[in-house]
Amino acid sequence: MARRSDHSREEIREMALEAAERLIAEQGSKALSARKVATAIGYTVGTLYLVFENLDDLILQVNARTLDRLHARMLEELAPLDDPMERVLQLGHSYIGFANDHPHHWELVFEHRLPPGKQPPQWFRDKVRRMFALVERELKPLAGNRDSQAISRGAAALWSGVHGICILAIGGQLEVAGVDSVQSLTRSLMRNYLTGFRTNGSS
Amino acid sequence: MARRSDHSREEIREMALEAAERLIAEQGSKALSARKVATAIGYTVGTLYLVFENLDDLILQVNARTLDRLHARMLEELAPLDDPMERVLQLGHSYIGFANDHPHHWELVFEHRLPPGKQPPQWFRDKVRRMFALVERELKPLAGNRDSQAISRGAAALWSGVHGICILAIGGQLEVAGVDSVQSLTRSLMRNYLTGFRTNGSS
DNA sequence: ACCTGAACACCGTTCAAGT
DNA sequence: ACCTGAACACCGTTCAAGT
Repeated sequence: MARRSDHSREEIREMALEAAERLIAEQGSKALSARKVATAIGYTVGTLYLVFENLDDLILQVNARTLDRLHARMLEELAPLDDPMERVLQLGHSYIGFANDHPHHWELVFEHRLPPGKQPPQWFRDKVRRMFALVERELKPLAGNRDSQAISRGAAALWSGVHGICILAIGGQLEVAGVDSVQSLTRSLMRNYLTGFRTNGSS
Repeated sequence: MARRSDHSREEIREMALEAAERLIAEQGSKALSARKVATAIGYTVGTLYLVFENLDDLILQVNARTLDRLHARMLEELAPLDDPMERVLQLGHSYIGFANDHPHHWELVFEHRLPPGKQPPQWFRDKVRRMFALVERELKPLAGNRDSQAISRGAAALWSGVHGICILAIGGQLEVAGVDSVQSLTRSLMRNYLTGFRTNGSS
């Protein structure tokens, strides 16, 4: 058992988040519990409540780290590309790729619900917004003379579409639909949408 | 307390499902528990296990009823329309409308996860497939000379897109994105996608 | 000051025992 | 035969008590 002052609050926080991430990655979010996390880092469950407000708070912190990693991956895989269309398509592929590589973490970000009436804190909402802004930015060069509201809507539509594919794919509901490959579906969704976006707008 | 043979197995089943639906509708799926359902129908928790395999099974039955209602609503709202494009768009609006009217029930259908490795039973997958087939059928008149695989893919893309909008809207992540109205986003997604679908394909 | 350990009010699931 | 009630192994959260 850990004695007092073995670790700083910050160290305990980091240890707890890593333990939680391991549990989630290996067994899914249903296997996550305050008691398991505490045991995994050699502390009592009470100690977690000195560092986190409650379990929802801990999950929010885990989700923030997941969003950071997702954002970093999107930026990274975008970097080598020049063609505007290719760049937008790559955003979708990166998103799907991440969801596929880390399904449990990805699920938790979008399926975790705070108690009714509670909203995620602003710093968390900003991380979501940042990802959305990335789509908007890459969509702009394809948008011709469409105004910024149209671009926002286009980005939201694209993101929703890719997101929906991820969800249904993870839930196994797309095999039901007889679809061969998730990536080809993503490509089809984005390309067709963008064709319509450009056709119905700029000319 | 209920005495034995007060109700048939079928009656208990129906009472339990209704009680569960009420709990979910009013307080969300997190408030659902076997004990609460049992108490609500005047039986002991053990009794539920004579009628349902376990809590996952009870949830599956609730979800099946939700899918039936969603499907019925889509058919109903489709009936008065003639124009093929309007019909496809209506499917999206019905889907969003249902999710908006019954957010907790709708969420449970797509967020409930069976234990790792377990798949939903065939009869449940068929209910999902049936909804997908509806989209396929309505897409066909717009598909020109595209083959059935392209139509399947188109239906999957459309459904994914609308589904993603629902998820993000329910999670409150679309306000973050600065989108005015969910319905207009849906319309934009579907119209632009369909424009691309027809442009890139039939001609 | 830091952490524990026990308590409280819940869970899902099982099954011997009662009627 | 049908249902109960208690048990088991878990939960999240709190907080007096120990070091």
